[in-house]
Amino acid sequence: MSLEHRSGCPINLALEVFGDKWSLIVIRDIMFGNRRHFNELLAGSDEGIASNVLADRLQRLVGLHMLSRAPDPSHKQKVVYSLTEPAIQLVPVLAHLGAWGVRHLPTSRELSVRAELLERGGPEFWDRFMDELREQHLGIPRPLGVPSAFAELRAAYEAELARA
Amino acid sequence: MSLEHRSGCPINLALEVFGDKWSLIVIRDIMFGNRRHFNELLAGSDEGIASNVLADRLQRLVGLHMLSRAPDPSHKQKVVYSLTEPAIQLVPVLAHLGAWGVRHLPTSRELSVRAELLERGGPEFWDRFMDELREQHLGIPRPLGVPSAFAELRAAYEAELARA
DNA sequence: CTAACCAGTTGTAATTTGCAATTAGTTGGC
DNA sequence: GCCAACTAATTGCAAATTACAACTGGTTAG
Repeated sequence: MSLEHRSGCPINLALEVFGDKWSLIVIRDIMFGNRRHFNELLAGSDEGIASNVLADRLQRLVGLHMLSRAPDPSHKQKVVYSLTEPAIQLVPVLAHLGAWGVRHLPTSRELSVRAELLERGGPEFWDRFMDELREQHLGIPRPLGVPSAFAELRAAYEAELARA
Repeated sequence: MSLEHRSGCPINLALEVFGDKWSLIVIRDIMFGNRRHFNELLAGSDEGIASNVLADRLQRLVGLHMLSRAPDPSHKQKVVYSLTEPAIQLVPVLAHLGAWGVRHLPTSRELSVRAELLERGGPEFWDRFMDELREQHLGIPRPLGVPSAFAELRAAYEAELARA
């Protein structure tokens, strides 16, 4: 994909991966929305991504080893996209980015709830969530008896929806 | 700048501000490189930003209230760009993003040192650095007797340069 | 059988971005 | 007071990205 880099700066290299309007949106929807199929990502996107842009970003992120792609055993035509370990480790970055957005940009109330919960939860909550992603996406079993961070995020969002 | 947003999601809105290849590079150079003038940002950029792109991003970031622009009293032609409080609060985001980049991308050793120091320092170090940015960019005096985080970052970088 | 679904692809137009050269005004050295 | 270098941009053109709509070859549920 990119054999020549603009510089070896960590922030620059991260921007070479995610420095566009759509890549992180795709990661976000897979990570927090558990959207694993092309159509889920296409139709479920609040931002209305175009099918060719989605196809391009999926292919690109697979090439950069941020996502992996596998046929769906239960449906010969479907393809399942999974987060790789590097992508899972974006959780703290996205948590901080979301928290910053809530503080400084005109976010909608119902979509802010999860970002706020993610921020309040702090590193312990992020670790719990990342273990859950490793289970869902990498097939690595997570510790028994630990409550689901994903369920808490979902519950907070549903509760906020019901309040309105 | 953008009266219509794709969605009210915090991450999406943050991407509408920084979702391109250059905006965060500019912020990074002002924040960590203390580059305050157009030419410093243009010539000092490792990544080689073009002058029209730099001009566009500066204007855009000023419009979005991430930067402020003021004439330089000591030189009638110069303009000084400063971080605003929202931009200063990106420090934890950039710290996490840099740490992620060091871990998962082919960063160069000398440019990684600062990111590693920034990560190891944790929230207390970030707060110290942000207070220093508030002094430099907003004119808010910082607590007396607190050592300079900026100097520590600079020293770590110089030391690594000397080692090679 | 057939209609809906699946992950894309193709074509085209509009928009955005990048690069090189240039600009009008300012400054410092002599 | 002259001139070369500096300053923050701007202009013209090429290239890349994005949006929108239609379409594809195969799959599946009823």
